Amino acid sequence: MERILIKDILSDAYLGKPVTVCGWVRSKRESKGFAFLVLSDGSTQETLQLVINSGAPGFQQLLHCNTGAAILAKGILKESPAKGQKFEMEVSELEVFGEADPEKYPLQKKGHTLEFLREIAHLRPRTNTFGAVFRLRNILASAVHEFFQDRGFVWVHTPVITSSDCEGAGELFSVTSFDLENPPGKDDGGIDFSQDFFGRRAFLTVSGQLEAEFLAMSLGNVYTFGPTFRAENSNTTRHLSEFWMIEPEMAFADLKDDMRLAEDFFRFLCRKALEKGEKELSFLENHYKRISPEELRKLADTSFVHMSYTDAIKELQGAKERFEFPVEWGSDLQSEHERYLTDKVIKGPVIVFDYPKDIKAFYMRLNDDGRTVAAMDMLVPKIGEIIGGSQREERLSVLEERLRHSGIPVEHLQWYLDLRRFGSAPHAGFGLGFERLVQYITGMVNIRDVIPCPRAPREIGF
RNA sequence: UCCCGGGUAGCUCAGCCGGCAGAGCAGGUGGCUGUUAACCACCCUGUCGGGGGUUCGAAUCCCUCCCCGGGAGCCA
Repeated sequence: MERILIKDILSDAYLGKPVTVCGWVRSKRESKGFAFLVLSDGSTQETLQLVINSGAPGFQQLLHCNTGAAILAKGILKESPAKGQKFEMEVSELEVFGEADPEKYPLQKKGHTLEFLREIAHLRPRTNTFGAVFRLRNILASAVHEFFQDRGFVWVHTPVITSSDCEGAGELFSVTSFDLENPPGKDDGGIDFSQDFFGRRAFLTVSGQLEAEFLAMSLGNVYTFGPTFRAENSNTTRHLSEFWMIEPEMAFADLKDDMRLAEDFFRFLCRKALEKGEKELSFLENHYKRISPEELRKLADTSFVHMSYTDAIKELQGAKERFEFPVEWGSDLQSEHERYLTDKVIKGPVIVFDYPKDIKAFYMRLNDDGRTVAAMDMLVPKIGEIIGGSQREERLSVLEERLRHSGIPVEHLQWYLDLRRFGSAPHAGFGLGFERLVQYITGMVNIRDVIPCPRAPREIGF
């Protein structure tokens, strides 16, 4: 089919020439002697206006061209005499591939709420909003690879099915081939997992970090970019049960290198969104007023504030704001605290580092003060934590001590400890929740609106 | 999981101190020679989330379950 994409057709190159376009009808406006169709094909935020005069051969087909119908149109691209669009197409032929019964098609030429569109996830990408979001998602995914590939990072593929249940990163989904109605039992009444597919319990991964570490300790700089699963019963606008995570890991790197990488990475992504998704960003800004291209430009151009956890606590304790949760050294920052720092104090993203060891994971490197670890979180306005990272504990004895303290059984972690037994070296990395990034850059309020098929408690319909 | 707020036409919502179920949009029909979520006229649309209770009478009051949204916790 020799069709031209709408993103390509809207230029002088095709002016006055015969062209063929395909797409879905957004709206139809009929008068006595002519009609207008607004066509979208997903290639761009923009639509193409089709003009059909009653004398044109395709005019009878208009009957079938309701909102949602998939059509092919042939005609001449012209400059539009009216305001609102530079180009339009004068149609000679119309072919209808698939009609959309206006009595039944849920998307009509009126505004729909995001909540309603969530119930028709298979049709919502046809809307302006979701077209913009999913094109931006693609721009960002591509930019992730561009950033790391340009810096010589190796994209590694860590397993989706894993046996490690001890990362402390949340509840896990079990993977089994048992008949759940009748699993093999043990004498003590439990389930005998030695008879299961893998010979022991298996789960969907909650993080590729541990595996990324051994790849970094051989390939140097690596990153993962893949699906991640958490079985937490989280019902919020910023959690998914299935999401995509990006986890770079660098050998011979410390926390400072890690923070620098995180910041460069985030600013690069903002820049790419602006470069390649300008129309999408403007559309979202106009309709939702959440984040503006100017704000993203500012993010891309200015260095982020870095603040130690201890300083952050001091800042919060000096605040006039009354917090629901107490602020004291040693306890984790609550959402309200993070929001105060990003929205009120810094008015932008901030990287908080050197957290108390007791509120962070076992693998984070113990600082010389003995009470903090080389961890960092990047917090952004409205969303909160978007990146979490650390320098990893590379000293065997210290790591073993922290494992003992945390009560995590070590028998399945020997391979992880081996990395400290043989050629250990300082290394660091972080995790970025891809949907939170897309959420931040698009300004979508609910994370379920930045992934085509959201997975969340009780939500698996599409 | 907890705390709030909701569930009434295809969509968004009003009606809620009990008394005939409504509006806007969408959709249909007709009109209109340049429309922009067109405009004008007319028309259609209901398991008032499910179940139980109080009452002469329940969308409205009570109980219960389900679902949705926002916030919190957990986190990315």
